[in-house]
Amino acid sequence: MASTVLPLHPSQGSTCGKCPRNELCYARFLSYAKSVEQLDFQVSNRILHRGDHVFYSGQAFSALYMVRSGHVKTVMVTEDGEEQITGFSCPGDSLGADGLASGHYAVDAVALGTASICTLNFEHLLRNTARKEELQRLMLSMLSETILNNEELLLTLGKLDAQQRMATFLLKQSSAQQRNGCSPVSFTLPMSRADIGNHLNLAVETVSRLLTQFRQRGLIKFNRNDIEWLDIDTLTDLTNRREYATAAPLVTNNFLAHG
Amino acid sequence: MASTVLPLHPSQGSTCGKCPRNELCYARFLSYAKSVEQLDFQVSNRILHRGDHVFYSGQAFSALYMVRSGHVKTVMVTEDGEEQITGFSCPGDSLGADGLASGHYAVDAVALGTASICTLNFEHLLRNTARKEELQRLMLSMLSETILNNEELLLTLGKLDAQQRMATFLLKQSSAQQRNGCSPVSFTLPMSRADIGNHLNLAVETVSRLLTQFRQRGLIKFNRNDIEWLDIDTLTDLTNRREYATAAPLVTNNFLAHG
DNA sequence: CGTTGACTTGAAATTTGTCAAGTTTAGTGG
DNA sequence: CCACTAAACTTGACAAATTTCAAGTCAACG
Repeated sequence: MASTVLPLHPSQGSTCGKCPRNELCYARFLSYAKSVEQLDFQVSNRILHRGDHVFYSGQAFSALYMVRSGHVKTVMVTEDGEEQITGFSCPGDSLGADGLASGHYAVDAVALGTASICTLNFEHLLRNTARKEELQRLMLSMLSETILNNEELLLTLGKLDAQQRMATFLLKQSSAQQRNGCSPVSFTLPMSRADIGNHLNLAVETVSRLLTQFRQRGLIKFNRNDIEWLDIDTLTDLTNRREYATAAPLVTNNFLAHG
Repeated sequence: MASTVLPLHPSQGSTCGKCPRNELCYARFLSYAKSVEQLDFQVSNRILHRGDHVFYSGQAFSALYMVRSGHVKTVMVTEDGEEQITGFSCPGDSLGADGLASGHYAVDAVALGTASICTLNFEHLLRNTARKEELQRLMLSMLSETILNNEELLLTLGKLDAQQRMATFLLKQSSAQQRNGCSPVSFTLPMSRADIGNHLNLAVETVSRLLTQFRQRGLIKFNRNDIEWLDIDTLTDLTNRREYATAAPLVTNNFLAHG
């Protein structure tokens, strides 16, 4: 329950060039950088635990953040206290850009488990980027990627039904794993069913039912939050094609009754 | 039906400092700029008409855009051709930032009517901003604002019911009008009912019913797309409080039955 | 003055949410 | 190491908001 913003293991002044996981952060943005050497951000790093905040909604903006390891959720809150998870971040993802324009972060960023977070002081960053076009491109690219992610989420939530959203979500987690050098068919979901439901605008019960249904159809194997295997091809099909013929009796799977 | 990307009335090389409507663009971002003079973007300007594209999804990224007058919708398309309107842009809003990271615009940007659009060539912009910290802040602020807008939309779509979404939408249009120096209670909706429904994830019929209901309740006066008046206070109430007890049956909250 | 597209309105249908109850898991302390 | 508790998850039955379907109206335009 206890949360904190204070650095637990601060390591001031280290540079990304020396970070053993720097390709992770750089890889996403290298199309705009001529070489990794040019992108030597000065960062401080801290370790957070489950429930700790990277930053709070409303807090004064001072830095951008990168997830180095672990997972973070970003949560926006309505006036009457309802929460909406706008995204899950994994290693290599940036955080905090929504606070830049207004000067205050717009969401809570909360660690889902133990996580290592790098802090990029904004003023410091600006001074350094002022003479390095490559760094500028990288910064802008970070924000642009966030915009793209949110637009894709809007499309997912707006045009897909519950089943398609769930399949899309699983595939997204899968490819995030792969991008970070892990198996795309075997990994652990870092968030609860409730978090998934909140994020996808589905009731927890619906999430549970869909996962069970996918398992019964042989599309995934899992135990609690440990995904042991997923049928990427079939799940991909699900995200596109709309299930044809819902009508008449035939609901969901009458072919079983007939066989 | 005919659409074009070609500039119809190109005016190369004019500067924002000479634009009669520059406060419109600057006002949103001035918190980061010490003076307007420092923000003299070089832009070209073109006039679009209803249905014309500012840019297409998939097109190579080359510039950011600002809406100088008129209105634009941004549309993302699923693999099977379903469209999702991710936002409506009005004068002072920026467009195209989602294309920066990938190098290709992710949405279609389509004029809802006659519109004047300013083009900020990205490479040109980068060269200019490289030595001006204020310009950098402005650029980043533009992207940050887009991120914030999308997150707020995710919250609206995720946590509010149809009525609340509609009220939120009307108020957003109203304050956009006000921000641009027009009356917040008397203006024309630049988009169709279908567009509103698509944007809010509601069927056209639902949009129509809600507008009718609002009119019957005396919350708005309108004729076709011309809003003649809206009760901002009551609509604001609607966006927050969940309607308790909609009808006779009065399910959902039993404490009333006991009282 | 007819045609077309946009909008409105009513009735039925359906997906998904809500409620309620049960089960499993993880953590805690004796 | 086991019992206990709380939390997370699952499952079933039912309810409700919104969509879909089906007409019908209105307004602009040629």
